[in-house]
Formats: sequence, structure tokens, C-alpha cells
Amino acid sequence: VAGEKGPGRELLTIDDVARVAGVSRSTVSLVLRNSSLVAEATNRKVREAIDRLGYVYNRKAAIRARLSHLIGIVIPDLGNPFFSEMTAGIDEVLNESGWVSLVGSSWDSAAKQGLIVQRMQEHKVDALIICPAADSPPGLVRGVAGNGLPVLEVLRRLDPAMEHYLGIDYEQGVGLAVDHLAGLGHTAIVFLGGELQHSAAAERRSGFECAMLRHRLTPHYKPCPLTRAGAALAVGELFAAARPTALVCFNDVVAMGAMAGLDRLGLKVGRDVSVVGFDNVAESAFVRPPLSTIDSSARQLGMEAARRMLDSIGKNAPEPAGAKMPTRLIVRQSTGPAPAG
Amino acid sequence: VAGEKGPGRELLTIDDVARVAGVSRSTVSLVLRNSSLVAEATNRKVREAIDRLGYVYNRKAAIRARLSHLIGIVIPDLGNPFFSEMTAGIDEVLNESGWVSLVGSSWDSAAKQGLIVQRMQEHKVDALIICPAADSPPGLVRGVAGNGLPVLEVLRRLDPAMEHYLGIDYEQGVGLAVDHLAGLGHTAIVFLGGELQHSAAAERRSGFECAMLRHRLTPHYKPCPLTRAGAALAVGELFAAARPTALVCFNDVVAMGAMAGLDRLGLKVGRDVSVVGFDNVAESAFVRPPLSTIDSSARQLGMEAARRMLDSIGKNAPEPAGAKMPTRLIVRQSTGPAPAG
DNA sequence: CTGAAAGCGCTTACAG
DNA sequence: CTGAAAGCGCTTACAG
Repeated sequence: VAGEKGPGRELLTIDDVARVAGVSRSTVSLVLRNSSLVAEATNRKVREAIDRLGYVYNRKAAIRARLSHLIGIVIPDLGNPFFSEMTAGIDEVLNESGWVSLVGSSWDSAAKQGLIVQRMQEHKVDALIICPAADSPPGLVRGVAGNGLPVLEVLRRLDPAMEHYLGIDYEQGVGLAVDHLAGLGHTAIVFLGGELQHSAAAERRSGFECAMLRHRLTPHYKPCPLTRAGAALAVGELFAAARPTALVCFNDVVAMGAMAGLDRLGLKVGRDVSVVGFDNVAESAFVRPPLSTIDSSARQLGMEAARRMLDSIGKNAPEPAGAKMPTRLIVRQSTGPAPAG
Repeated sequence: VAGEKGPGRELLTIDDVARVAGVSRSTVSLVLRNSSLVAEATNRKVREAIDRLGYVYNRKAAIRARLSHLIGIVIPDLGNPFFSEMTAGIDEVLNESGWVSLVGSSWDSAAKQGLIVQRMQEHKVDALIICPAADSPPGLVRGVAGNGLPVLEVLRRLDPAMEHYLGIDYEQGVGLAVDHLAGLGHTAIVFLGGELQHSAAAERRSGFECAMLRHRLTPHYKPCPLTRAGAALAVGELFAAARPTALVCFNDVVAMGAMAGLDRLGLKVGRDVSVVGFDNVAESAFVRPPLSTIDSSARQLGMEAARRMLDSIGKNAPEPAGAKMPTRLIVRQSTGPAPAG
């Protein structure tokens, strides 16, 4: 009936495979889904037919299947090494299990993010892993989850009560940085970076504040955009007005920008001013001087997020369990004893 | 007939919308696809019903639609800043036009890549943008394209005859680097990096060779893995055996590793040894000393690739037209005059 | 373990 | 411009 119409050759269907293998379409369907019901001999016959014909499974037509084998990943900035590493980790685990990643970069815009999430739902993703844009509507995640879609928030959380959150223990991490600097005799310590309002920024800030007070020091803040250039500029402004001896940076990108800024001011990092980053991105070990930083293992976090997600899909739980991953201090040469007063 | 079965609430369909809006399902379908056939009043009625019900379009069920609005992106390493920037560029353009990106990282393994490509075909992507793994089977792209799927190779090409390729003019770029160094009086110049066999490596190599011969210099090569650590190590080996005054690096990652290696040897970059990178990734301006490099604008390339792809899908062409993007030299402080003999 | 029938939620001619 | 009918290529009960 169907036959020689349309541009190019006709698509092969499950029926073609069934005919060639000499079985029914239901049986082919079972083989395609690795059912254990199928007899080994039948299985072989069908697979041979598939190979011979070059049939490719049409998952879009599997409209009645419970799973789409698609998972959505939404992050604020794919160009940021931390997020791309994390995405790489998610993608790696997903691929190994036969899923494929739908990724979208929101550029920290709630509007773009809304469109992306909407489209991912249209494509019937089995789950969503999202690091919400800074200006996200508070109900975003709740709304999506309300549609029955499992959601895991990573790194940033819109609603502190949400349990399906996998993040980093920013408070502990920043505390580690402060302890390290205080141990080196620093007292004039500034927290550099972070203008956007989101939980990951707030937690860093409160971690800084707690740790400073614990050491009976006064916390100071210098906000700046999370870019190398922005941080370099901010350092210029900061040192025009004050003379701190140590900088706790929002992340490694900011720290590297700060080091460039200090360099321009003729200040030697690790001697005149100590700098601590956050994330331990790949390049942090290779900048000059190598950066002392807090390791938050982006790749591991991504892999863990994917594992939890697949797990919860497997047992049909609406949301995976969450957690905060601990961090650790990596001491390199960007930190040193406080210069004598 | 259907009703109160299943876990959770029933999914809303186009029929529910039709009922509420008081039109037929065909009309709702037209509205959903922004058809110009629909009267403005009808359009409004339907959209109101959609909003009121919170209906979300089920693209998976649109099994007869010509387009899936899914595009596959396959790259060797999502953790590499060049590839992630490029992916960000592709994703940005795609999202603006209503497409969504299916991304997969092959980790330069043909086997993983094969699975990824297979799955993307199963999900009926409208097109594939791929930077093939180094050990890809030569027929890969041809095979996929043979299925009627538009394919655009980026950065690396399996078959030099394929026209649907968007790359970088590596030969010209490396030539620029050599000209720059030769102009500074360097004669002992080594090309550092690149063990994998693929076109982007071969083109860099031949660009180096041609340019060196043009300046009547002897080309030397030191292969190494494309990681910071690998490059740092290779530099140690290289300088144990020879004493070049300049390094043309495979990319910025290698260049940054090389700078770290030189630092460990007590050599000052930009004075004792000049280093040129390739790519101009974001951090290259912020390492110490700032890296002289060849700009190949990853983001722009990705955006251009996406534009060409959408264009060719729009006019139903099987493949988008290809090209090689020109590069330009960025001089910073990692290069200086050749040290006196 | 296998097959015939009904069904999934859309789109596509086609008629009006 | 709108609707009734048929169809897309699978999966899902159900019977055997």
C-alpha cells in the first residue's frame, strides 16, 4: 500500500523486520526492548533481520512507552568550565545507561530558561536536572515537578525546603578557605565576587561570615561579575580603597581574574596578597602561581547527579534523594603567610 | 473510555483542548504549529484553552510531523573549553529558533560515538553536527548521510571530499604563528602537541611545515597528549634533549601546560622561550604571562554551524554548505624577540 | 514464548 | 478557514 512516494527512500519499520524475520511485529517490539520473554533463537533471527535491513528503531513512534530515554539538563552557562565539566559528568553516566542528554544553556535568564524547560517537557524527557537561573521564578521547579516530571536541582536551589537537591557544601568549603588563611596569619580578608542572587552565592557568603566571626575577624565583601575581566577590574577598585592581604574568591574564574588584576597592580600573589579560589577547575593547577583552591569536583558531582536520577527513574520515584557534597582544600602557591604589618 | 487509571493524573491531550475551546482537534493542531490558516479569533480561543488547562504539546506523539525539532551535537570532549564554547554557540542559535540540542561526548572513542549517533538517529534528530572522534570509521558520516539525515562535520573531517564541513583554516593559522616568531628572529621552533590522527591535526602540521620551509627553517615536532599535564611533561623531555627558543602549540590548553613546564625548568616565557597557542580560549588572556595565540572563535564557529544547519533544514537541502573560517593572530606577552645566540 | 487487535496522541490529506 | 476520517510506527493488554 505505502511504497514509492515521498522524497528519498521509504523508512523501514518494525513490520519490515517482522516480515524478513518471519515473526510478528509484537515479537520484534519485544526484541527491540530487550525483553527476557523472547526465545534465544527468535532473538537471533530478529537481530539478523535488523542488521541485514539496516533498520533503525524509531523511538519517536514509541509513543506509548513509559520512558523516552531522554533527560533534560539545564544550566546557566555552558561556556563556564565548571558547568561544562559537570555536564560532561552527567552525560557520561547517562550515555553508559542508554539515555541521551537534551542540554540547554539559560544564560542565567529566566525567560530563556522557561522556553527551554517548556520544550524539554514537550519532548517528554524522563527527568530534568537543572541549575536554575539566578532570577528564576520561585515556583519553577515545583511547577515542573507538579506535572509528574522528576526534577533534580543541582548547585543552586530555589526552595530550601526541596529535598531533591544535589549541591556542594559551600559553607564548609569557604570555611576551609578562611581557616587556611587565618592559620597563615591573615586578618584583612575580603570575599570577592558574586552579584547574582541565588542559593549558591548566599551559602558562600554565610560560610564566609561564620568562619570570619569564628576567628574574630571582620568580614568584608567586594562583589563583581563572575568573569575574569570583571574580577580583574574589581581588584583594581578594591585596592584603590583598601589594602587586604588575602582574597577568598567566589570561584576559580574570579580568582584567576583577581590574580591578573593583582599582577597589574604590581602585587605578587602568594607573597603580597594571598588568593584562594573555589572549584579546582583543570586550569587552576596551571596558572602562575598555581592556585590554592577548594575542590568541588564538578565531574563527580555531575556523575552523582545522573546516577541518582537514573536510580529514581528505575524505581519510579518522583524525585531522587539529594545531598550536599563535601569539599576539600587544595594548597598551592597562591597563598602564603601574611606579610609582616 | 480512558479515565481514572494509571499513577498520577491523566495527561491532557489535544482533544481536551479542542473540547474546551469548542473546535476540532485538527484546528488545535494547526494552532500548535502556528499555521497561518487559522482565524485570529479561533487562534485566541485555542490559546486561552491551552493556558487555562496547562496543556503541554506532546512532540513525541507528533510522529507524522516532518521535523522533530531535535538536533544532535556530537563532540569529542565536553570538558574541553574549546568544544564546550562551540557547543554553547550552537545551542544558543538553536534555542532561539525553537530547536533543542541533543548532545553527546564521544571521548574520542569511535565505539562510544557509534552508540551516540545510533541513539540520536533513533530519536529522529533533524540533523547532526559532529566533530568526529579521532579513530572514527571513515564511512561514518557518509553512512549517516546516506540515511537521509543532514550532517555537518565541524573542525575535523573524515573525508576531505565532503563538502558539508565547517572548520577553521588551521594551515593559515599556524602559518600566522610561525610568521610572527620568525619575524621576532626565532629559528629553532618546535611544534608541540597532537598524537591523535585527524584532519585538524594534519592540517596544523602541514601548515607548520609549509610556513617553516617558507622561512627556510627546519620544522621540528614534539607530540604530546592534549592536556595541560601532558604538555608540561613533554616540555621537560623536549628541553632535556634540545634547546628551542620558540614553541608553536597545538592549542591553548597545550600552551598553558607548556608554560607551566617551562616555569618548572626555570625558563622565563616570553624572554627565554616564546610560546604561541591556538584557539584564544577565555583564560588565555589571564594566564601569566598572557598568551600570544591564534584566535579561532569557538563560539562564532558554533553559531555559524547552527545557522547553516537550520538554513539547510529550512530549504530541505540534505547538507549545509561548508567553509573554513579564517583566524587571526593575537599578540600578548608570551612571545618576544629570540634571545641572543 | 508468540501473535492479532486495539490504542497512543498527534498530523495529514481531503471535503466543504 | 474548519472538521471528520484515516494514518503514523510503535506498545500494550490479552489470548493462546
